[in-house]
Amino acid sequence: MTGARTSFRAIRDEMARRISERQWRPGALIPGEEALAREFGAARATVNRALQELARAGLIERRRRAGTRVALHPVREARFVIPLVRQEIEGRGAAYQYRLLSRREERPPEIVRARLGLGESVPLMHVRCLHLADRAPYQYEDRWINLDAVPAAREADFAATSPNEWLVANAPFTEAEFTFAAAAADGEEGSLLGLGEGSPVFVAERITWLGDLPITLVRMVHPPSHRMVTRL
Amino acid sequence: MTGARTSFRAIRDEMARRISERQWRPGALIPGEEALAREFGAARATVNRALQELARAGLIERRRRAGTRVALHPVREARFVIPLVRQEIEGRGAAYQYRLLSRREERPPEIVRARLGLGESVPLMHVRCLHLADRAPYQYEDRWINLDAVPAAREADFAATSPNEWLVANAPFTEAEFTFAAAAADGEEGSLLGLGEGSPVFVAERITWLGDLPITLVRMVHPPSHRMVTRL
DNA sequence: TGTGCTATTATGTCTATACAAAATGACTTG
DNA sequence: CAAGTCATTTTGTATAGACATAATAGCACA
Repeated sequence: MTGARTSFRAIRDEMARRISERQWRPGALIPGEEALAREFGAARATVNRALQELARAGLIERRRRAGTRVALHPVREARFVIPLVRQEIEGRGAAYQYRLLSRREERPPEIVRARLGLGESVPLMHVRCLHLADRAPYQYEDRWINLDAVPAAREADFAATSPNEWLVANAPFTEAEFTFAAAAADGEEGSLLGLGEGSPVFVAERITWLGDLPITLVRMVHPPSHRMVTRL
Repeated sequence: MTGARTSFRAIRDEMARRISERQWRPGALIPGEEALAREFGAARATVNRALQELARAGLIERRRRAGTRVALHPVREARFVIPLVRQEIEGRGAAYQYRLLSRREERPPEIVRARLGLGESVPLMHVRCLHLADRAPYQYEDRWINLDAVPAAREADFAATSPNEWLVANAPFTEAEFTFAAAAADGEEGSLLGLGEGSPVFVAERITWLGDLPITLVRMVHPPSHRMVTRL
């Protein structure tokens, strides 16, 4: 056997099977860790690890003293990876190109300040650029960078490296919020993406923080042919 | 201190801090588990747990014998929960209403068959319905159900229970694929959602399988005010 | 010179034991 | 009867020690 005195994986999978086959039904209490350890012939710690993974996946809910029960509405969650635009494009076998449109230290509109939770006096850098796949516009990027958090951005050469890549390499973050929505392209977005004004566009927004400190707010606009796909 | 002989959380956070503050730089090898355990005054198992969490989060990469290094491109992934429409609406404090528009056993268009990977002869149920939040259209749902996989759907009362909820309770799945995109509303979608034809709409599509067996394909159309938000 | 074996090393996992923390329910007390 | 207290139960986490496994580097040999 491969290492298997008994693997926590095997135990986890067996328990997942019991749940998916309704041997353990939604809402029901399942045996305690001790009992399971005895049943599987493993240490309690091993069973605990298996149970923790199932709990993290949302299949079960655990509470001290109350025990473990099968989740009533298996709160499933899907994951999607956060790619670099360039990798995303090259991953599709297309040629990547990048064009810097503008880059300026600038007073942000109120709404940007508000979303970043910053005061009036904080200096921000505004960068606009375009990512192309096989010479066709793929994504229009409109970004604000908090220069208090990332002062080095003043010296960054965004003509050579897209702010996306530069920030990944130079400004780590610990928190992020993503928003996805459909919108009508405004005139500028439309013409940059080769669409008419009012065309539907797919908009992804991302705000990142390092601890409490806001790093950057970016709005990424895609033509409607864009699809975000993910598997469970 | 709370329980802290030394918590794996504290160790994890301290190591995350070192990474985000570039004390440990991207690509660099960090000390081995033994050394860290000595440094933090903890058991190796505890350090191991902390490291495993960081690895799962994508901050570090670990390989046997080769050691642990800080990830070059922190390939992060975000998670989003898959809610029931009803919960989604009620969670916002709005009143949920549901309207069945049509429900028929029907020959699907070629594209539906293809996406589900089904042959010509497989019987499918086509259900169309509308979900409302505070009496305003919130989501138009257009669904195909594989009756070979879920024969009970023939008898389901979709006037009383939305297919969404009915399936969650009656048709478990193991695999799912999600697609998100922006599109222009066609005439029918537009009028159902109270929008003009050609308005931008946010479209989410989901296909689910139980093992290899396709269960259902659903297209969920939202007005452009809809936002899908998730945090890392 | 290259190829395959082998020792070494770092991570991966398991066990047994112990104590911590949360939640419950029974019990005590005003 | 209400409110607070405490014992009990179940999960949560830490520890030391052991063995497993992957990957590398170096050595031996053809």
